[in-house]
Amino acid sequence: MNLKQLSELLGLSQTTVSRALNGYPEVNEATRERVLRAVKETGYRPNKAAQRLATGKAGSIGLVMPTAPGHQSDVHFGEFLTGLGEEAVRHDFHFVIMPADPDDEVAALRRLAISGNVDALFVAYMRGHDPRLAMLKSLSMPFVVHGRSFGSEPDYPYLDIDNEAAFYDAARLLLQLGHTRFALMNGPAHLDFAIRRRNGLVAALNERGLELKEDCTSHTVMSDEEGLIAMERFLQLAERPTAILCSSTVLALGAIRAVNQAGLKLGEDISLIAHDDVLPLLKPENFSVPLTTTRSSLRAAGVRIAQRLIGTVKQAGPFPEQELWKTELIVRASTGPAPQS
Amino acid sequence: MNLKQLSELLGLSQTTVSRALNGYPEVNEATRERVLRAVKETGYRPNKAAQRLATGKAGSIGLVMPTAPGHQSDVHFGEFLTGLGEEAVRHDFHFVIMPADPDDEVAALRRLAISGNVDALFVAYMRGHDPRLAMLKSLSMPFVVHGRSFGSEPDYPYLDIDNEAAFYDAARLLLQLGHTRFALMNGPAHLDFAIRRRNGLVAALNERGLELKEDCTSHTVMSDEEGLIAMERFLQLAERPTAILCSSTVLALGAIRAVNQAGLKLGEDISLIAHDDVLPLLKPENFSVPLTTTRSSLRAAGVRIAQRLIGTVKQAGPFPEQELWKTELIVRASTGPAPQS
DNA sequence: TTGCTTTGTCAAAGCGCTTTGAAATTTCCT
DNA sequence: AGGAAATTTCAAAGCGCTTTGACAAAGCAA
Repeated sequence: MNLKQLSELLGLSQTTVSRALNGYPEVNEATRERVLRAVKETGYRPNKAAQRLATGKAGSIGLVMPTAPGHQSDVHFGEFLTGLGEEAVRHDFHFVIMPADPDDEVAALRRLAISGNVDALFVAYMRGHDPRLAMLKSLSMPFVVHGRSFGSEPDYPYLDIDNEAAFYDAARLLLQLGHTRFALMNGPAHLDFAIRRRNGLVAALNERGLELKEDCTSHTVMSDEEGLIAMERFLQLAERPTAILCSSTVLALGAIRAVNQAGLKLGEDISLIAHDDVLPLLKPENFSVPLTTTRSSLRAAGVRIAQRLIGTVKQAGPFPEQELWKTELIVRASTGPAPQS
Repeated sequence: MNLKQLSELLGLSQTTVSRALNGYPEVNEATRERVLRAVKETGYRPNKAAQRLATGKAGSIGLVMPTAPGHQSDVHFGEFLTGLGEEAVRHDFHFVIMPADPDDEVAALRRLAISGNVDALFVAYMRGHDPRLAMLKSLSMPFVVHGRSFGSEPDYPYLDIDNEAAFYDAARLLLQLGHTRFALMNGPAHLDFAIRRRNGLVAALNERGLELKEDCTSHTVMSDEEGLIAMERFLQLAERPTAILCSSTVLALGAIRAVNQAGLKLGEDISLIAHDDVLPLLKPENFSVPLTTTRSSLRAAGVRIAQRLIGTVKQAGPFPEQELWKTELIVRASTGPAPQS
């Protein structure tokens, strides 16, 4: 059933039917009623591809999903997507997800943009100096990035959390508890958030005349395995760190396994603060020793970004172009005074 | 840059350029070279919506993502999606994800199908008697379901794991270890896999003249919280079960927390077997007491389903219409002889 | 040379929708 | 009743692509 058939059935022109459906004023209410009834009876739905071709609007948000045979699936991605979805469903928007090799992200994003399949783009996993930014700006398609990038004016629409402040505050807490030997268990070194978190920690340390040692820093994919490995390495150091900052509860999961295996007590021998993206599976309060965290909901960020994106597409703006969310520092049992030794 | 502009630039007709691009034989090799070079220089990409309109093919797989404000994000969904993506990227396919309220799944699926945005559909979270099946069959669009449904001939394309055998075998193992008091911690009661797993367990028990008691059965969403709650309830029973079958490692996570809190020892006081979807975050060997599991990779299922779906769309078939994967029963430390009491 | 096939190219139709500009109809005022 | 204004409907163009059927050009045999 297409528009032509429907209009023939009704004895109206395609124009009138189309207008009746799209809420244009220049159509008799009685006629509109009739059309709407016919639509309900026949189950007619406009072909989206045709609609897209004619209007240029698709009702969809595009995003690139990093993937590869060896590439481990990322809970953070799923959680964020849930947030996007929660908002999208309210506006009858959908997503076009283009899976792409992480090395191919710029090209994949361009393909997606000029495919004509999407109205707006969402970009995550921002790098320190992200090559996608220049491309996005040149594209004349609405977009929002999650995170930020160094190296250019922040004149693009983003939503980010204040990573620097989060880790600065976390470090301050540990300093106040008397810790002096710090370690950082971070995400991949090229990612923007990792750089900022590191900066936050370093700033807090420097204020006290302390330094973050190279061998007390790990930059890895945020899996529990990597957390375990990194922590095992830290624990073997001559000057064992007593205060750990951890970029994800996922890393913390592995790290804590290592602490337990070494027969050490979390919150006594080792204090740990992790960043909590509020993953339903990894509630910090459910850890055997509840985790002190810096918290910011990834899902909430997804909802907000979808709001902005959809709002822009529907011209319902204006939305603030830049948003920087503060994180909460929530103290639980995984932090305690530095051990005397 | 569109086809018209490109062809004018080359002094060729749109026909020839289109044919050159799509590998048709009736175009001079020299001309094709020239076209390809121009494409590279101009960065021309065909508009997908137009392509879709003209060919009826979109190069995309549609799926419905269940979501709602209260709805907890599901790691299983993300893991499966990663599998789909891994295969899709090889064929330059993408996904159209329609978020929808779980109550609205039939309608959402229909909207997606007739939107003209997708070539094939994927459907998961099969119910015991799934209303979507009839609709899918009437749709004349390729689809594959993950799981199965009762109530009709299995004459539709599916990929499922042998849930019944998995839990039958798991129960047999526990029976051999002398257990007689069983409990089942299952997924939502209306879902097909939950029904089959229960059947498997019940069958094994019945062979020994045992029964699965009502108060030793829990059907819930598969979150760790629900696992905790269910296990707490089991532990308070007068006739405490000693053998637990658990439909997901996520549920097991909460269940084990409850066991620990009760001061009981996993693998001694309580034996537990969980179904393992091979989630990177919840490796059974990383549990404090490594988990005995029935294993089948969700991601691998995603890859396989994408293969079949894309193969069908590209007419590269024939693919087997029905696949039933066996699970592996892997014994670790969470199972042991029934305690003497 | 003529006639026939093969090769390379093109103009035009069509996919299903929206939107423009004009035509037909009704309503209102004098 | 006559004419202007407002309302309702329509035919046709266009979005960017593929594909059909036709047409030159070239190759070959007789």
